[in-house]
Amino acid sequence: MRVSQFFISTLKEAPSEAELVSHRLMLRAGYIKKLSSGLYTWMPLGLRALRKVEAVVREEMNRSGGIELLMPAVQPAELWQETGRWEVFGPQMLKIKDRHDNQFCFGPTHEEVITDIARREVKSYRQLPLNFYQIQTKFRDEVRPRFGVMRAREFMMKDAYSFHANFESLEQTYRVMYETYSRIFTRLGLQFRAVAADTGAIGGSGSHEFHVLADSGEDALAFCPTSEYAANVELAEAVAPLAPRGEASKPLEKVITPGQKSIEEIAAFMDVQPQQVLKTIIVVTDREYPPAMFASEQQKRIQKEFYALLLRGDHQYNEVKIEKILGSPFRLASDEEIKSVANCRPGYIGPVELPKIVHLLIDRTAAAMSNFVCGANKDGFHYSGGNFGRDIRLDEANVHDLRNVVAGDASPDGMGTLELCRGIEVGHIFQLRTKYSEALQATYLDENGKSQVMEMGCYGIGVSRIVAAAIEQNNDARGITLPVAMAPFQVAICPIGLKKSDAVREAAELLYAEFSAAGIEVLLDDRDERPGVMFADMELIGIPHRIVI
RNA sequence: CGGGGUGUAGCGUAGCCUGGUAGCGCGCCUGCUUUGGGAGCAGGAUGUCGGGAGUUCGAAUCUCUCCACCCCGACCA
Repeated sequence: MRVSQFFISTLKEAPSEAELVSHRLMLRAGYIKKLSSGLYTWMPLGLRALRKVEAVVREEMNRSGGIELLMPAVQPAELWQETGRWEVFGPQMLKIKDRHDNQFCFGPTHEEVITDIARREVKSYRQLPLNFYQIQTKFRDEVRPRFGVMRAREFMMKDAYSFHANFESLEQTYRVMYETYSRIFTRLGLQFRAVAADTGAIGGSGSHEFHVLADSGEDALAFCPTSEYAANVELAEAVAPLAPRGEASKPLEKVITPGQKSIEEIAAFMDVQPQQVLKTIIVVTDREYPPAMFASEQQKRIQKEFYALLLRGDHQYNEVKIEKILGSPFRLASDEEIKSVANCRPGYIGPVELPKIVHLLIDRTAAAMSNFVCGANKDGFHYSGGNFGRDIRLDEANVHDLRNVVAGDASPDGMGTLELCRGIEVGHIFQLRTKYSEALQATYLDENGKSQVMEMGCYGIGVSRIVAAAIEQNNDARGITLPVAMAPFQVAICPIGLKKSDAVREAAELLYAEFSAAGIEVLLDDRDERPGVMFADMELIGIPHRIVI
């Protein structure tokens, strides 16, 4: 390609809207152009990088038995109503109406459509297993789009869906996809890590995420350097401490602690470590009562349930884990609600003599604490010498894993201690089992002529996100330094004094022709610019090799 | 959605406090010179100062309101 016949649009200064290095560089290099929040045009250079990622993904998917198809981006509401996800997906789904007033959505994912294909096409176990995939635009109305194409509302995704006659077959394809994903990210030159993950809104059982490692990543990952264990912090288990709870050696004493509200403040005031302070957080579930299936609109009542989370002072609660324990979403109690159940302001809440309507949920590590400091449910007062059993009822049924793991925690596999790092989620694989095939009645006839529900898996890769994540990992002071596999061109030819010297022009043209003939993607800078301009541009846009004539 | 912030030419910004209808750098156009690290000189074009309303003789500047965008949080694959 000749620059004169291509389109390069670089900026010396990054638009002020961009904070993240990959976002700034993608804008400066003219890879992308913003249309609106979370909506981006892929400019010619960026599109070439995007297509490189697509090509690697496609090649490896095909090699692993994937079969490519292309489903509509727009999907009818009826299909989503069959699985109940029309309501469940919520405001993240962009809903639209056609001229006949029929409801559609712009697909955020394609389980419904592909399962509809499978139930119509697959009749016999002889046709299974199948693994369909597509590379296509998705739309999710993100609460907060950010970092350019890293978290966009419209983005490019590779989504694959597999169908099986039994769980063993699903497990096998799942393993194949795990290997395939590892190969894809390796080929793309990314530093990545696969971790056990929560299944989120997609549902199902087993699940792994693939993360590109980056300090700016939105996910926290826990891994054990001395074993294979790795998990998203959302999921990583905080195991119970081995040491038994200490003796209740100190008496329970009420202490005046005016103005000491945070854990740090109270620890400093009492001259103890935050680890010796018990943190109490009141949360609320707003469950519908009676359950929706028995209730008419008028009958519905919201029933509030209060829970007190007891954690060691230096630990953070884990929302995903708690939601699983409670079986429903929850929120932090308001100051008024706290006043109503604990009779104090936040900062002074404690489990001693807390009214029975507040259910205690005790973290495993907190349950092993003794002689701790905690709130006294009276503004300006704490207790010291708090102890479970003696001062606070401790029912083993209320002890759970409530917290995020921290660096230094024991690995759940018992083979070392955990470390933390951050990552950008670029791939996610799930064992869906029969969640969708059952709802949509995707069945086949087995060897005995008996109708069976198909087992399913699904496997996603954020194709457009990979480009941003790769740049986040591959950049220097001068610009983008993508690996050859992803760079928009492999070689740049920069002739100096192109219009002045026949020798320079001929040499440039000869090399350009030879590279092109050899199938190497070459960019000839025939703008007759000064060398500094050419060098700066080529370095910014990330061409890995350069020949200067 | 809660909190914070920003909107002035394609990009980066000054001017706003203290009202007198816009300035700078880069980029862009023309010409000449220049050609191994974002050139020099000369000339030139580009602004509904985010939108609307108000105050005022007069608003980029003050007031109200709406909108867009960014950051943090909540949420999310």
